[in-house]
Amino acid sequence: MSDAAQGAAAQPLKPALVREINRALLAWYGASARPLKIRERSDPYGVLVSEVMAQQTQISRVDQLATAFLERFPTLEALAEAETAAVLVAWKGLGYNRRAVALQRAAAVAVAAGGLPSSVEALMALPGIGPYTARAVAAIAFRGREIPVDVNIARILNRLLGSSTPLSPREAQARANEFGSQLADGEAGTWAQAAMDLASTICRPVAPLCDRCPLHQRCASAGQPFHKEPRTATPRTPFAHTRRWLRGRLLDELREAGREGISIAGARGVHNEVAVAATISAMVSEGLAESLGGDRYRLPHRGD
DNA sequence: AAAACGGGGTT
DNA sequence: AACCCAGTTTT
Repeated sequence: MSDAAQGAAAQPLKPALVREINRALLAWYGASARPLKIRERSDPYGVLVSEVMAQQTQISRVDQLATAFLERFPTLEALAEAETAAVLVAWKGLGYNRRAVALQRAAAVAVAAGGLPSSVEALMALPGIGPYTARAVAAIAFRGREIPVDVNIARILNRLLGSSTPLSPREAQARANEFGSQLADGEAGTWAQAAMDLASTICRPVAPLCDRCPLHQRCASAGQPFHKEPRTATPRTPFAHTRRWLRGRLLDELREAGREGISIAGARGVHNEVAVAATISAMVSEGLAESLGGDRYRLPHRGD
């Protein structure tokens, strides 16, 4: 396969330049880190919980809700042994509820194996843990060397390197690891959190504050006129007409009902009984609910 | 490759 | 009212 056909891989940055960028970023972080409570924990379980919560979820909300969750389920074992119903109740407000089910299953698998694994590969084999979360846990909790690439770090890389087209996930991981390879042992997690703070406060998606950026002098995009791509307005169906709305509504009913469960008879908003039945059925297959027979359902419980 | 999956904060 | 978010799984 020729480079031309595949798209030539950009050449790596000089190690000396990489180290200089690392130094500037970590120095900035030392002075400007966001104060997040979740950073008070660096144990594998605590990191796992907050990183799963952080998937597609604003970190400020994770920071507010993670503490209560970790008090309710203080250890990997406690989470593994808990009623799934209790986990889903504690997950309220976080969305993407399948994450909660997957997280508990991951905990059960890990407990059976004697604890959370430390390698990216083994972490990724756990349910609900993909390329980002595996590297985040490995880097922050186990001194892993690979940089977890999320939307923030991808944006920093694209701007810093001046990519004409956005880096593919594979390319972005490779370029991120160039920085990881020039860090001292155990610093990859700090680097990632520094980059994410920079991306959040300075290298923002819109209106970046390049004049305050510690990487300004090394950035291919600094000073470039920034303008957001005009978004084509897509006609949106009313949210209450969507399946997501119905799922959220049913899950809230289930949370409220407790062990007794609910009857799914009747419509929910614009969704008729057939739609409700189909949706609750999907939720059962995803581990978000269980049947009590007839038209009654509840959150998943172990016993009667 | 594209769709599904939440819900709340920001602009 | 859009847009965005410390992504992953399923189709």
